[in-house]
Amino acid sequence: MTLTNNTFIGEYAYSLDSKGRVNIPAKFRQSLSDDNEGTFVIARGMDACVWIYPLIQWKDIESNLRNLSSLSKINRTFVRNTARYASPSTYDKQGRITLTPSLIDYADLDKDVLIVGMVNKIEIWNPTRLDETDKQNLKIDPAAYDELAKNIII
Amino acid sequence: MTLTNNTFIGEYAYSLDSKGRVNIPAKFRQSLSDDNEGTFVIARGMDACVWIYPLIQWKDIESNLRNLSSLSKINRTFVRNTARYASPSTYDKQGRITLTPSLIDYADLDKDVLIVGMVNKIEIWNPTRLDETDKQNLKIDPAAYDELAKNIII
DNA sequence: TAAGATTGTGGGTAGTTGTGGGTAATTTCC
DNA sequence: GGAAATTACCCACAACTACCCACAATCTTA
Repeated sequence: MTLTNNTFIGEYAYSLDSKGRVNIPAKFRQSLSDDNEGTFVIARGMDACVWIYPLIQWKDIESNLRNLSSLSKINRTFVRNTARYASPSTYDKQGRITLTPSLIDYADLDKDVLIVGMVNKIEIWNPTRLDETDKQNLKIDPAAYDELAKNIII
Repeated sequence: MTLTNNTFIGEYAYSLDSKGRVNIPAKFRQSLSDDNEGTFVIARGMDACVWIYPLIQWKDIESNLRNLSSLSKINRTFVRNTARYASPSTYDKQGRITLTPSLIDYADLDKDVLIVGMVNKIEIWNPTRLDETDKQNLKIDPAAYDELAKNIII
């Protein structure tokens, strides 16, 4: 395993079993640093998918949320929408984590799922939904790509 | 557990029984540090819900309130509204706390309640009220939301 | 190429958790 | 001061979750 710790790339076709468990690809588990204690935090993605963060990555997000005063309505809404659908999940001896029914429903997951490495997090998709999303994204304004190019060298 | 102490995330559909008791989700109880002695402080939320703080978190708030000069009318009102409806509640052997009738009435709670982790505190909602609040919040200025998101990488 | 190790998938079981209700102790009110 | 109402504590059950074991397919290595 030559990549940086807690870094995930690649795509895997796995399955979700009747108890709501998905296997985390072995390569991803190996990339997870020890201080995560084999734990991820699963959450709603911004697209129709599930996001999976390494625990320590989530703790960063969490400490940012903690510093937002609840006197402001925007802050309350933001914290609620972020925290509400998130939950920690430690993988079992077989390397699987359990998804909540709420997230399975949100991402419209069926038996066959697609696991996608997103560098600092992992996404779980219904393959059909990902295809659809891909097609829509082809319509992205080229100007937006130019804007992006300012921020990243590729 | 694996998450930081006194940190609450996730959403749970529980029920309020005829005696005004709600279960605190096991994960939340496990997250509560020992110096809280199994005690929460329940209070009026700023939205139509009940707020539940770990005791030591509430003590922080108390000391902040203490530093607000009563010369200012806003301060007096704020301190009064905050302190007035707050009361400590220790959970029983089954992990339940008892809500006051006044708070149940304020949050319009029925048998089915939604328990939401808000990182440093817990919210208890009537599911219908939360839906309504969610819909209203869609009208939030997107620019303000983007501003927030700039400071938090998710 | 064959044997061994690793990885993905399925299912069974024991312990934990949520919920309802009963009884004793405490408080409130006449 | 005594009765009624309320609160706190205890027990029991059903549903669920986490943990364990087993097997098959794939990859690695000699």
